[in-house]
Amino acid sequence: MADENDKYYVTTPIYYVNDKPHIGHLYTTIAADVLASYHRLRGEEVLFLTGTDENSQKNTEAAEKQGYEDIQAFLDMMAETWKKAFAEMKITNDDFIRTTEGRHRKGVEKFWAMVKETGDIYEGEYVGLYCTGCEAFLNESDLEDGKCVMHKKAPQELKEKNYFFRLSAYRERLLAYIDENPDFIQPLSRRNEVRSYVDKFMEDISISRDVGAVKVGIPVPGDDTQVIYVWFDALINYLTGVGFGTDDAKFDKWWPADLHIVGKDIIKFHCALWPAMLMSAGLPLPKRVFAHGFFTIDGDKMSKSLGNVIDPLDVARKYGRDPLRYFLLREITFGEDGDFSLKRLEERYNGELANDLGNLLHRTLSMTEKYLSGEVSAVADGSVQESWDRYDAAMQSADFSDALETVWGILRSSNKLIDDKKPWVLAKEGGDSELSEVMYVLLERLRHIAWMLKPFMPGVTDRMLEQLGVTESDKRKEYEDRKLWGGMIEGTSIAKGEPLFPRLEE
RNA sequence: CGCGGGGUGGAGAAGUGGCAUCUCGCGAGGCCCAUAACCUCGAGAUCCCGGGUUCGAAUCCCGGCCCCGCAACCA
Repeated sequence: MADENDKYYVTTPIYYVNDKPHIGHLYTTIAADVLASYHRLRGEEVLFLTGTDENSQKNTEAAEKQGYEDIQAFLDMMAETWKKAFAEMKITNDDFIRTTEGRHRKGVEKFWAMVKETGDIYEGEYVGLYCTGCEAFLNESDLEDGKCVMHKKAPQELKEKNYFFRLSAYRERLLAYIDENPDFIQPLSRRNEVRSYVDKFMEDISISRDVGAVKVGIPVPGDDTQVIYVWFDALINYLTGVGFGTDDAKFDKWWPADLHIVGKDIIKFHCALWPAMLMSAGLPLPKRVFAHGFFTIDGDKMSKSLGNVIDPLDVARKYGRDPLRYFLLREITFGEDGDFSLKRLEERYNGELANDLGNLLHRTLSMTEKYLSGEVSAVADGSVQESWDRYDAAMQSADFSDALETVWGILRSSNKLIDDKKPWVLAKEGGDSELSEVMYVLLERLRHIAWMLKPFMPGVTDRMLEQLGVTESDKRKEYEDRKLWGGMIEGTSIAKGEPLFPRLEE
């Protein structure tokens, strides 16, 4: 039985496959990837799950628009597109769940039965206003001039037999849970938002649809005329992705999830409906839900009509995968809204990656070659413990900006150190011992920097470690040991290579 | 009273009770190891406005003003 702290289960939302992934989808996925990598480096056993939400009318509409007779063929094709995109971005998800898979369906059926057993599913006639944009029935408060305020579109009046989930029965328990677990919903502003929703607006919801109306979906067990509502179905992926309904041992090992990363738009589903569903089924709740913000593109909202939707693969091909990953997490405070612009990306690339980081590595290695025959000198005093403490704290709370700021603090002070000590003068004037001390400190700091940046820029940091001549034994070390000062070993040959980040010119 | 984000030096941001911070840009200087990279100093902010709480407010409270996102695509 593994210690609780030795496992880390992180998820992204599952994505609709009505189109290929855009930069926003990658943003979410990259954030999860960075955390997954970080926890793997710590030596924890990690399960990073992502996937696709396929039982949705939106997908059906997209299939029809593209002339697909066979919806499943369309879904298969699109799911493949998503997998390929993630693979090209070197996303390290351990599994990829599709809600049209058998394992998911089995788990959903089991889950439905558990909730039904509790008595939280009841049959009713729904007469309501359904907005296809929201994929949800609307309340009076969602309407303005008879139209959905979100989608500015008149909802359809639907009258049908539906199954309902007794969501309102969980109001008090949800409020208590939110109050007793201050870290459950992050950032704080979202927690307040959800709390207010649960307290004032949350009502029972319909969790099935007439089978004729939607064409896709998992049939309600025991009632072929109804299929399970897409959200009720989709949320369960977090369980079925770790074996719920198909592999009990696996499920017991991984659930509850340590973290669900979601966009701010779906926070209510994840922080109200989902925990209530789990309470009803008698399952533990996820430990944390973190909602990130949205970003505009050059100040405008992302939209196809404006033609500013960015294909992350294009950006990655032009600037590199790692710089894109770095930029997304450095530029925008995680949890806040932000803006994405290629101009800013180029500025950060040149200013931070090429000048601060790349050039520091390069000049340090050059001096090591020039003054010390390309070999690491004897261990000299130094410490980066405080930086590690701050870095770890930031990573644990998904504060990527602060983690990176910490690293850049070391970079700047190292560039400064070179200027203060002037190794080229020491070399000329025979200050050998001081020279080797300075050079050791620089190389060793760079080793730490490489390890800190590893989750963010996995490819480039490998090259960095290689150039530094970091040994295999360092790579095999336990996380805590790797953080200790003195990992660079005297006499090791460095292997200066081409600059990591060639400057972007004009 | 539909929901949410925001207003901090020229630009972009951080900071949520205690000396207003960082990056870019600008000006001056230094260095010559390095990717025309690096370092230092400087100029530049009524922290949107008006009240209030407090020994102390960018930060908390009340009241305003303004900007942005929320049709479809859409994290």
